[in-house]
Amino acid sequence: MRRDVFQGIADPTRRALLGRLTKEKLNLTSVAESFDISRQSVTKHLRILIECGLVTEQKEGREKYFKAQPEKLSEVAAWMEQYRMFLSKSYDRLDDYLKTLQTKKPKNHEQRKSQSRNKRK
Amino acid sequence: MRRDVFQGIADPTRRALLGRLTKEKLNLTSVAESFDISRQSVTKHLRILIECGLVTEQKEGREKYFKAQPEKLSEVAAWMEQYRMFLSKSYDRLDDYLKTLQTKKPKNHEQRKSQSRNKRK
DNA sequence: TATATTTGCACCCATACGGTTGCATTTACA
DNA sequence: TGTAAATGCAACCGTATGGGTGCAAATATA
Repeated sequence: MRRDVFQGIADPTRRALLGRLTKEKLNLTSVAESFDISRQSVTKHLRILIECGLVTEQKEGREKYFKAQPEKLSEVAAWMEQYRMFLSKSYDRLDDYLKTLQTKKPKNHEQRKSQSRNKRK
Repeated sequence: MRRDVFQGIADPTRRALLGRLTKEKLNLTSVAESFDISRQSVTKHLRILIECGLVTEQKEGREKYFKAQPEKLSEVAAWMEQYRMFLSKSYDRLDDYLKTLQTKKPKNHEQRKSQSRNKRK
């Protein structure tokens, strides 16, 4: 079974998961509550992300925490290098925009274990 | 059926197709001969690439020519921007490179019809 | 210790993927 | 006009995806 980074980011839910787990390390139920799919489904997506190296897991007591390894995306960046001359202006503009934000580091904000048990519904 | 650029590049064969069709415009049989899978399989991959905008087709007589639209990859580049601070040096160089180009438009270079019917074997 | 929380395990389901083969259709060309 | 080449169409196959449910096991906590 092929399991590379390109396949990891192929699914929109997984891209969202990656975004979420880049901002903060979360345990399974916490992250599952942010998404409209079942915990089991989240587990499967996470497994794929782990298998392709975009996420790592770490057990703490009975909980299992997940966090992103966004450096792995450099494989995608490397592949895209060959197409750099085709990338558009909009890309440059976005790039400039993001440059203004560059000082803010992705801090893991407040919640840790606290809430995370506010079931929706 | 989800059909975006991320899914387009998820498969290694499709990435290879994209590379091939970026270098030159080719008709179906020509491109199929470069790959170790059947013509039908190539057709299916091309259909996916077309549906997500990474390739365009153009009929000429009884032949159908395909060429890449690598500019579409800027959607991927845009998404990756948010992870720029995690990417390695090489990617930053890409970024610098792009900045120097800001005026140049992505031009489609030389080869057009010429070869493309040189059967191997 | 009893109970609640978190995760894991084992299925189930429909559909998409990646590949194939066989045959039909269209179009050049000798 | 007949034949060969290029493509299209349809069906099939095994496995992966993306989703679900139910229940067991492990571990906190009242």
